[in-house]
Amino acid sequence: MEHVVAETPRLTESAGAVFAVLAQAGSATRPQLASLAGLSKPTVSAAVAELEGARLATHSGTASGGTGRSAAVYGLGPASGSVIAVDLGPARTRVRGCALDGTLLVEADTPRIRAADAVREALAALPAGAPLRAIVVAIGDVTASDLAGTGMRPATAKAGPVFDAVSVALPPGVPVHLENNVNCAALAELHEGAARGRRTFGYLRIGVGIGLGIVIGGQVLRGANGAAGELARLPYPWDDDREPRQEALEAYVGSHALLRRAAEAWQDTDGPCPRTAEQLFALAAEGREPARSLVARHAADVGRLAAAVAAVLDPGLIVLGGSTGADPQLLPGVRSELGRLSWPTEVVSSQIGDLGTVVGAARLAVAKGVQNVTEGAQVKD
Amino acid sequence: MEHVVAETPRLTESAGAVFAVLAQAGSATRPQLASLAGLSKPTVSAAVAELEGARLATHSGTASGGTGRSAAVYGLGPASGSVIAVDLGPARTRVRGCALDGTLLVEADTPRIRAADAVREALAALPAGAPLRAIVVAIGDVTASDLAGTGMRPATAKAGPVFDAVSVALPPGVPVHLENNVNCAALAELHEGAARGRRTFGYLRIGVGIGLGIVIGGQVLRGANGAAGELARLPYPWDDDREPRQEALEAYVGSHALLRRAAEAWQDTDGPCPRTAEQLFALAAEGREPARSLVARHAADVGRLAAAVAAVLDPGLIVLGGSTGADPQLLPGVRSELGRLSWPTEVVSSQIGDLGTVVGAARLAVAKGVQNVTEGAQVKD
DNA sequence: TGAACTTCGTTAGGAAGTTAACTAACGAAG
DNA sequence: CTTCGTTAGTTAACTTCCTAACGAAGTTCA
Repeated sequence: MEHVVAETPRLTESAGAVFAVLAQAGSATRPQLASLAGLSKPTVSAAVAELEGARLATHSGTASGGTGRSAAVYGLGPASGSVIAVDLGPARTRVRGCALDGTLLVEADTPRIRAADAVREALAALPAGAPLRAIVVAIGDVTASDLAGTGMRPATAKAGPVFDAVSVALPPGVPVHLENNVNCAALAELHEGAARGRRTFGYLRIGVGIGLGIVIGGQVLRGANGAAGELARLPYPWDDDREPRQEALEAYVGSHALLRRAAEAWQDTDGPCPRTAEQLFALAAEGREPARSLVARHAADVGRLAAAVAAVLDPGLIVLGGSTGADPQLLPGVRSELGRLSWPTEVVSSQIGDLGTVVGAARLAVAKGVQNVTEGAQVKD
Repeated sequence: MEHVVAETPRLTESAGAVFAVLAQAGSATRPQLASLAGLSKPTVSAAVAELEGARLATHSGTASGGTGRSAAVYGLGPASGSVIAVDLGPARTRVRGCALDGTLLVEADTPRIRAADAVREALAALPAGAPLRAIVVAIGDVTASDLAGTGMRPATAKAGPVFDAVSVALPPGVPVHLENNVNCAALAELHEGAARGRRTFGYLRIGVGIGLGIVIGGQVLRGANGAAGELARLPYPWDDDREPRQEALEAYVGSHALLRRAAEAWQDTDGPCPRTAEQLFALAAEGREPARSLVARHAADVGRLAAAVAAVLDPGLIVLGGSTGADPQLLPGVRSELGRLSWPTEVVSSQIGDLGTVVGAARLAVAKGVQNVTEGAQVKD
């Protein structure tokens, strides 16, 4: 099956703006488009005619709601095409294909070993004949900057092999964008999670590793090395008479440390030691010791991490996610430690969970795809 | 003396763009303006005519450089007006009045007690008849958000009284913008200091207090509470078995701590103990112990601070400033500790020094003033 | 000194978008 | 069933800016 790469005729500026707004809204009437795009009625009429001609928009019904003449409703047309997002997680690979209005077309969730096949299957299941406009791959690593020429971006050492294994399944000629998985999850929280309506916030993920996704003015902050939010490199331990060691913080506040402490605590008791973070949190929810105090202590640690973030960024909102971070039991402890140390900052738990990374990657892919349409050519980022 | 507030007739969009470009360049020919503003020659001609009519631009000579017809050179006209910047420092108050092209019109540097008088004198010395278009006041405190109505912003507790003492000298009806002094100094480094040409960097100031000015994409990051970069609230000390205390870091890495440690070290030696940071750095520059090792240790501390910043922001460049931070002797130590702990980040010393805050505040005021002209009305931020 | 060249600035025509006013379609009230 | 208010969509005149071409004013070189 062939995925044709956009030979869309160059759109006028207003048609591009209208398309972007239509993609965001999913479907809309001309007056709605005019108001959303900040254009006049005649201009929108012309733009819609242009989009219909290019099969980028189609008349999909009429809105007969209130008083007055009923308006024609438009939606995305068949030529608008689709995008695909891949989350290369440590254990599982998740794939999502979406239309440019964000509607889900294909979904897959497989063990990592089947990643390339899953991508191929997803590509085959997308509507043929319409262009594939963007590919976003989320990885658990710092993402390097653009490689000149191809438009693809190589992963650094940590996630390089995984990415290479999947990249053979990607169709040539379509722009590929690599993005950090925590950044993707932050975008998911921004658009359909706990940070909806915000412009600036931090998404703090605590699992085996720790990471921060920073959103400022609706944009992900990537940093000069693509390493913004890589909190593992915060100086730790840090005191008058102690030397910080590299990446020591992750070993101390990550979920491994939590389970290690649990194992130590359970040595002095009888009863089975919890083997996963979920088991530990379940015991703590019942008020059992030593689970409760271990969780309380973890909350204080997370609160300190959040305080470090607030001291630098003052984001106003921190969303907690990750295997040990997302549990609402942490909230009181995190809030009190953060409040004690730093600036007034709202703290809430993630609303999306494990799917956050694919969902956010798909959001990013949709944005790139829309850009691809409105700017006529392939987007370089 | 009356400072008339802009009753500038509303400019067309292109004339506004040309004015902004002309203010930035100071003076320019029409072809230069066309290229800088991204407009065509006829449009620039029309815009310049409009600006000349409003006395916002004047013909200031001809450029007879190379081959071909010589172009007319234009500069800002008398109606473009001026702005004023005030740095309310802990000991001294600095005032600068500037034209909208950034040229210095008035300058003052007085003890804090004379602040209000100095502001009044500076206002009196500005060209009469032309509008005063913006006032920026830099203070050593977190700046709260806009007070509705007046357009003025109150300081919080720390710098409130100082600001109130000066605000009585400010003419009514002119938009006042309060800004953190470290943020101002960062802007100075961005425009005419060590960060020229950058879009993103951090300005780390180490003096009695510690602070960070964050510039992302050419814009200062202020944060939800105006507290972005208030590093004093980084958790410290931070270790498995220690409780961070609020603002403990400032007491440990600020210049007071450095001098306290010097006093302790000199107890065991004869010779006079250095009483200021400058004296200590001078001794270290000669290679004298214990000054040398005290400075080396300070450098490592600053490097850890820089590492904390790099772990969150990955800014690519950190400029060191402040009474103990700006000394180039620190650079090797800071670079090695930062390199050991965190991401590849350039580290350089401030190129501006004590005047940074006023200079940056003046830059900000000029930007606000230009906005005031191009957007016709008073700017709300 | 004058021809050739180069750059400045203006004039003329056209593209794109706005406002304003008009026509078309629909629901509700008399 | 007509009439009125409301909202959708179109037409027309005007604004703004661009491109293209041309005249004007310099410089360089024979």
